[in-house]
This record gives sequence, structure tokens and C-alpha cells, in this order.
Amino acid sequence: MAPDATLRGFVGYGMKRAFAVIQQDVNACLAPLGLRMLTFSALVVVRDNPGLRQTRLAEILMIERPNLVLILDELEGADLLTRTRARDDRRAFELKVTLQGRRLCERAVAAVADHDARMARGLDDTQRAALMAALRQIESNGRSGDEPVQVSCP
Amino acid sequence: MAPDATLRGFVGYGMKRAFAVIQQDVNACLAPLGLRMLTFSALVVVRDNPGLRQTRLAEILMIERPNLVLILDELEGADLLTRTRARDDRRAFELKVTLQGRRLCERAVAAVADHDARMARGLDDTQRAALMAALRQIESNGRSGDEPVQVSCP
DNA sequence: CCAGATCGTTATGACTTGTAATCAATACAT
DNA sequence: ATGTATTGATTACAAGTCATAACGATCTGG
Repeated sequence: MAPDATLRGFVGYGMKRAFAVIQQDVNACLAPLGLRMLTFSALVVVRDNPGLRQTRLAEILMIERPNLVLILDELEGADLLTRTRARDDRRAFELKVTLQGRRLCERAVAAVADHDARMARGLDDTQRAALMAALRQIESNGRSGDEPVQVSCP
Repeated sequence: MAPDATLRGFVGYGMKRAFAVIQQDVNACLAPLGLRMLTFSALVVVRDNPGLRQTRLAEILMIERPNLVLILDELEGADLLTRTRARDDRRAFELKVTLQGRRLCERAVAAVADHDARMARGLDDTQRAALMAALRQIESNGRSGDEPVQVSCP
């Protein structure tokens, strides 16, 4: 009997352990490029959505605005993206990746794709698709019950 | 097109988001019992393995020994478990849950089972089993490549 | 024009995590 | 047996992630 057999019965426990593995690997994979998981995510989203503003990017990545500031400082400091004042709203910044950022982003996406394939080794396409669908289902289950959880936890 | 379409192509991204949802919910669910995810995990494992020692518990939970100390301090302070010196090795502590701890553990396991079912809502038994199998596969993929990652991240 | 809301930022604190160093006790090799 | 190295638990510390409150600048609506 595994010492953590009870916990193994929960999806959340398996998720924590699997995610810990992924997080460690992806960061090890991105470090040589000077990126972290969060800066990578931000870089990719900005690349795919030029002109995006910070508040919207924070929403997309599900992080708080103050936390995004440091991430963007890091990316801007490495000349990977730019903050330019928006014409129509001089409070806001429009985010765009630089040429350098675009080149690094391509390499990073390739590296992460490699990492992701390694993490999913042993799963065929169907299983992988089922996994991703299940993850989205869980995410949406959480979002739906955003209000006071209030469920029976006697 | 979703603004994070590129990231959505990665298992790791879906995992991060799903796990964030789970973590928030499980902690909200355990808070009324005075537990957190980590103290809950430790409590359950000790209950299922009376006499366990700290180093071994840290291994099982995949956390560092120093981090376990605070978790156990919390549980011991709440009179949920005891640290008693081992007969055969007076450096080590043997961990056991108290009667109070056993009672709380039962309620906590029920609460977490409830939470887990809520998170997995929309997945049938087959899908849930497939999810857990996939998570274990990923975990073991990570463990196998523990040594220098050294894979092609050009 | 003014009150209120919004955008980015700063400051701050809680929490999780990892590493290095320490102390006591054990194990081992000679 | 004796000194050295190892191990168990702890402490101290640093880094990273995350949330909240508060601020100045700017926009919006009446």
C-alpha cells in the first residue's frame, strides 16, 4: 500500500505533483533563454496580441495587475517588448514585442513545445486531448463557483 | 481566436490554470477546519502511517525537510499529532495523530472528497480515471528525467 | 467643471519553496 | 575505542509567487 494512498484518490493531489514536475522542468528549459514561466507566458500573449494593454493582459493570464508590472519590467528591460502610451488613453500602455522579442519568443515556444512533449510522453494523441479537455473542464468548474463556495464542508 | 491560443496548446498551461482553481477551492474548503492543503496532506499521511519519521514524510510529500518543520509545528500546536522520540534513534521523531487529530482528519477527508468531486464535475468515471492516470504518467516522466535535463532547448 | 472610475504603479504582507548552516546522535573505519 | 563522517531535525535566510491597499495621472459622465 502506498503511504499516500488516501491522497492518491484525489485528483487535486495528482495535479499538484504533476504540476510541480512540469513547473520545474519548464523553468529549467526557459532559464537558458533568460525567461521564466510567467515572463514566457506574457511574452507569447503579447506577441499574439500586439497593442494589448496591461489590465487586459493581467486578465488573460489570471494574475493581478501589480504582479504583472514586474514581469513586464523584466521583459522591457531585456528589450523583448515595449510599453508605448496609447493614443486614445494616455493612462494606458500598448504592449508590443520587439524584433528581438519575436526571435526569442520563437525559440522559447519551440523549447516549451519540446518540454511539453516530453512531459506528455507515454500519452497518445487521444489521451493527451482528453487530458487537456479534462483540465479545461476543471478550470471552468472552478470559475462557475466563483461566488462564496458555501458548499457542504461539514 | 482566444488571446492565449498559443499557450492553450500546452498541457502545462492548462495544468497551471486548473491547479490554481483547485488550490483556491481546497484551501477555502479546509480553512473552516483550521487546515491548509499542506497540513491536510501531512495529517492524512501520518494518520495512515503511524510512527512515520519526518524525513520519510518529507520524501512522501516531496517537500524539503525544513519546510515540513513548520507544518508539523502547526499540527502539533493544534494537538492534532505528536512528535515522540524514537526508541532506536534518539535523533528522530515518530509521528502519530492524536484522537482529536483522527476526528478532524475524518471530517477533512470528507470535505476534500466533496471538493474533489465538485472539481471533477462533468467528468464521468472513465474520464476521471484517465485524468488521474495521465497525471501519474506526467509525474513519472518528470521523475525519470531528474538528472541534468540537457534536452535540446536550442 | 467636478465626482467617480480606471490605468499603471508602489508598497506591503502572507505564503510556499529551496539552500546553507547548526546541533545532537548515530554509524563506520580503523 | 575513538575519531570521522553521516543522518535527523532544526534554524536562518533568500527568492519567487500572489493578493491587497493606496497613490497619481487620466478619462468619463452628468
